[in-house]
Amino acid sequence: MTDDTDDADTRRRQVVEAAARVLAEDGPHGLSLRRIAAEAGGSTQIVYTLFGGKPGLADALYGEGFRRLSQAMVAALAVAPPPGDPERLMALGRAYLAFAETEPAFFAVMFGRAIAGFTPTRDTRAYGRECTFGLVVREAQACLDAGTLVGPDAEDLARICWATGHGVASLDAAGMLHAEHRDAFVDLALRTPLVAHRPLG
Amino acid sequence: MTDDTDDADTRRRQVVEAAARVLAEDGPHGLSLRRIAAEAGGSTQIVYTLFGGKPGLADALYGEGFRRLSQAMVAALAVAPPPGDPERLMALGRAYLAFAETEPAFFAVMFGRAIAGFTPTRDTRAYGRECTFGLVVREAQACLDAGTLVGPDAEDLARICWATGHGVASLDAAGMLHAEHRDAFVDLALRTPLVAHRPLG
DNA sequence: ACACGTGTATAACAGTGTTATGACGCCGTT
DNA sequence: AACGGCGTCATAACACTGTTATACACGTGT
Repeated sequence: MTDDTDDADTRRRQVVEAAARVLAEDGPHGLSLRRIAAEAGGSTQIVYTLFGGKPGLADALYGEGFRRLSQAMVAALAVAPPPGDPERLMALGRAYLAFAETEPAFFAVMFGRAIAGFTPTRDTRAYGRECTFGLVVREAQACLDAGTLVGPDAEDLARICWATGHGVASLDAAGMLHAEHRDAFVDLALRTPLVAHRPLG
Repeated sequence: MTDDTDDADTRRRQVVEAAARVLAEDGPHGLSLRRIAAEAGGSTQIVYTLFGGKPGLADALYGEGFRRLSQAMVAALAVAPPPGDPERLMALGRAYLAFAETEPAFFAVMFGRAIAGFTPTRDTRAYGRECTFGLVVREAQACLDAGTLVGPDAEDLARICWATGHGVASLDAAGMLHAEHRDAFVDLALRTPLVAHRPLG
């Protein structure tokens, strides 16, 4: 049998998952190469051979975060009303906020410069935008096509929805929100762009 | 004459300003105690005697960031239409975005976990929320009183406006926005909560 | 069988935050 | 005026970080 568990890509994935575990346990501050190496069962050198250094691993971790976020958003769409219903945009927003709350360390790495001296690669950023923001654009376009929303083009509408959800998530992660009825406020906030662009009558 | 330049508070301010210079020059990653000490003309020990360690200095820097942001927002209000005009909320949002763009390092410290292992104090967070979010609440209340906006209470309305502006600023800082006409989109986004809560007719 | 190349582990390096140590000055007391 | 005590400062050391150089083991092609 072709046992490809020694493949370079496979080992990369293993190290990324080990790093993700460390990240979830100890936060971005505890994400040291020695800790990761211990978790992955090797030496710190492995990070250099597989990723070229810590920034390379951070970039992979950054991409992994977007992969998981995208996965959560797709899962939310699977149990949402059919395309064209603005409730699908609400579902995406709620999934986004849930991810930010359950994976604060990933969220900080992706949007908060949590790993010292790391800036994501242009390509990885483009990938992250594609696999998350792309979902929002698609749903916004469907709503515009169905006439359930009116206004600017799908890209701008999606950007507004994204910014609204991201703003709530980011402020919440920063401990700045303090709304008495959090869930009710989240609904109110996420619905704001939809209210602003609802069809007349 | 009473030369109080040797006051502890004065020295604290000097060190904070030195740290702010280092932060602006080298970013959060370059913010080391030895670098700060050199900039302030002393030893690393000064940070421990004045702030109890790096987290203490980071907390002071965090507060300083909100002080500067609040100052920029107040300055924007000074040249805005009189209270009750929703354009004042637009002015606050634009000042917020301008701050995020001109002081990305401060913005990252305030909202992005950019200093490793630092979490702001409860009190400092409350201060930051007060001197920035408080301004938004006041203007939102004025608009509700004047009838130029209708909808939820001032706090929720202000939270929505804040989240929208912060979301745009944060996504932009993360290199995620990529709107072709940035200024036009910023206007469109900031206006969304106002459109959603405009009076009928 | 032998050279080569690749990946790994070890150890060393510069840098970080932190802490202990010792020296200095300043203030109040006697 | 001299003393003791307190606080502040600079220096040096500690454990830790990312990174790099070195040496070793393994697999492969000839």
